[in-house]
Amino acid sequence: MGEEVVTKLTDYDSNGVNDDRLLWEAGLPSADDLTPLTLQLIPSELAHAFRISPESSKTMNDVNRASQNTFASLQRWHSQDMASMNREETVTERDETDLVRQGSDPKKLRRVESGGTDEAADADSALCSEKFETVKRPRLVWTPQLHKRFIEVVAHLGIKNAVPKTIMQLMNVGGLTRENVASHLQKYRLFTKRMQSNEEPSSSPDHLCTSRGATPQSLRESSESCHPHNTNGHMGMPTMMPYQPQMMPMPMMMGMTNGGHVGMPVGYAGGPPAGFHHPYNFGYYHPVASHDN
DNA sequence: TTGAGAATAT
DNA sequence: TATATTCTCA
Repeated sequence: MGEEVVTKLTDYDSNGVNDDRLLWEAGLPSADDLTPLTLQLIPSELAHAFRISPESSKTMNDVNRASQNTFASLQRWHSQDMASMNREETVTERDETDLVRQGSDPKKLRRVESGGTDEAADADSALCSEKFETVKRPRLVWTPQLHKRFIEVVAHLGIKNAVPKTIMQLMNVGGLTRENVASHLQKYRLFTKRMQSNEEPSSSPDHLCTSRGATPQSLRESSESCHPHNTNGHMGMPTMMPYQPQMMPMPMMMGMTNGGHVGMPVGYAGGPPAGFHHPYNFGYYHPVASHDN
């Protein structure tokens, strides 16, 4: 879903307006199917009855002019947007063209946003400065795919080595910042801590590895100890695999059983806990309840 | 100086 | 509640 949008936007960037129009017009009703704009929609009697001030009838010139205005404003909007994006890329000096979002290094961005006296910032055009101050970076949404990737990398590294920078590098997702990962990792740790506190003290590592209630402890043990097929401490997960997070309709995600988890660490034999399968269950997964029942 | 992690803000 | 930002400390 998201990928589709990105693809279209990319096409939009590279193909120019003419192709855009093809894109925009695809699937739209033909001119014959539409009521001509030159036609007055409300009969004068009706307009009079409802005290609607009659609109002056439109000529083809009016219609064309309106159409051109619309295109012009769209193009203006588009070029401003592109300028803004280019500006961010320049400032961050990072290749984030394959973004999940238009992210950037928060520290560098902050410096400019706070109206710093940096020479480069001063040299910017008023338009760029204004745009840059007002445009707020969209927040990253941790899609199930992205989170799955995160979980895979954390599991791969083991909790000891799972630090934001390393996770970010192994996830290999364009535009993902260390801050994004750190924030998510923080949430993840809180989640795992909560799970641990709910966990029965007598739980053995084996239990942790095989049961549906696999806990973060199994991740702590990391890939080395818990993976039956794992002889070298690796989980067979391709590292540094270029990853394009994709939005997936939730019903599809819900229908995803273990078989649907390509690349899920083998340590999750029997399937990762519900909270890992459907990650945005950080707040909904209750391991104790699942054990009891 | 940098990065991790916690605390706090949005 | 999710994510971003800021702060502290190693």
